[in-house]
Amino acid sequence: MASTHLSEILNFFKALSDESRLKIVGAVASCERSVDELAELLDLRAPTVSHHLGKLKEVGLVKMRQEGTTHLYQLNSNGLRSLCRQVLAVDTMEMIGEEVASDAWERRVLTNFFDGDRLKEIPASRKKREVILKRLAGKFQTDRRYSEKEVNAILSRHHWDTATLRRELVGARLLHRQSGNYWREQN
Amino acid sequence: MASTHLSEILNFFKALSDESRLKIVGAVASCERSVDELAELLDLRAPTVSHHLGKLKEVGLVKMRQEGTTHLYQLNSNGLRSLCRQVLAVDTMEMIGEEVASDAWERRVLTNFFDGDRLKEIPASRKKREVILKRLAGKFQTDRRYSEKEVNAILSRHHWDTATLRRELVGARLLHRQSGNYWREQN
DNA sequence: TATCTATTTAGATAAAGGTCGAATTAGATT
DNA sequence: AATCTAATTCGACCTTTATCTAAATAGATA
Repeated sequence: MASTHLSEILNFFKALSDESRLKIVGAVASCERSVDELAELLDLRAPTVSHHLGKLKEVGLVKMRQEGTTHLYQLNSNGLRSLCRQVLAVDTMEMIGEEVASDAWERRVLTNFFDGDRLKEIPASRKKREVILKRLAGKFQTDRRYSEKEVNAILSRHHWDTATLRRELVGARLLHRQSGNYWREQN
Repeated sequence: MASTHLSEILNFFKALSDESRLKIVGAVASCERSVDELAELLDLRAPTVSHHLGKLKEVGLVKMRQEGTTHLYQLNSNGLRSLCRQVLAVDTMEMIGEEVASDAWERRVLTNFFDGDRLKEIPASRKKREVILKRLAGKFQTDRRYSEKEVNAILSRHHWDTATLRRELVGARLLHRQSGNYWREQN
């Protein structure tokens, strides 16, 4: 879902879509400023400014330099430039469009092959099969290991052919197996 | 407050800072789409999509073409390009920074010369005087006319020398006078 | 060590804004 | 005219998030 291009661009826009944050970016564009200075400049309390600076730092729009107890913030021009360039790129929006279309397609596959939690049949097409396998993999937690019996128990809730599903899940590297134990790695 | 550069740029970022809207922009980047298509593509209801398209149209990011009862939306590449270029411009952020600094300065002037609603003295400096005159002008509504007596009544709440203030307000074109009546134009 | 100042973290509150269902409008079709 | 479909408007709900105060942390100074 939260595809690479989309979420990266989105975070960039979210970071700059608040009046206070945009003002902060403007204020640190030409010279470095302390949190206190910024609070005075924007007529806000220090915790608020700190909060915003945290978000801006997260997306790499500002950089910080510490001097004693005061933190000097400054615009990261390179970050802004590279992010803007990426957005400006003609392809970027089209790529997002493709991601959206692909998400919609996967959703359609899921509704076609699932009836509630029940898998109507295992798709023959590899691409479609991968989609439903990904969904099934989501039924497993990432922080524990499962015995084969447990794996079968979970899969049987969705389809009778647990053996095939189990084999396919491992083949697609959505589930991993070692010495009779299965586990799912996050993402 | 809501200065030109800042609010324009801010609206642009606000428009693109929502996942659904960013997806919509991506979806209409390569071909035109109807509201229904977009709703299906994004797994949202039509009213929601319509709402988002309205916002995108407002900032000039998409254009619409009607065919029968269906509205075909498409990315306005020129709008995106020009907005991006503006953001990318080196000066833009620095300009916003100047606006912020100027706002802060005005705020300081106001707190220095006002004690609550009471004007301590009329500043000698033209720039500072303009700041407090702008504040005083805000005490008048834009949708009605005032007699000189009424103007004095309002001004006297803030300073004894209503005659000077009245004259200065007209001189600064913050209040207008014609045949004994005064009024304020919006903005 | 104790205190002071700058910043951050945590928790609470309130405003902003995304989403939906229901109702309305507008164009097309029978 | 009556109906049907696509889109928008409206009102309500609910999540997100910007802001604040109070408390905690960290570095500097006496």
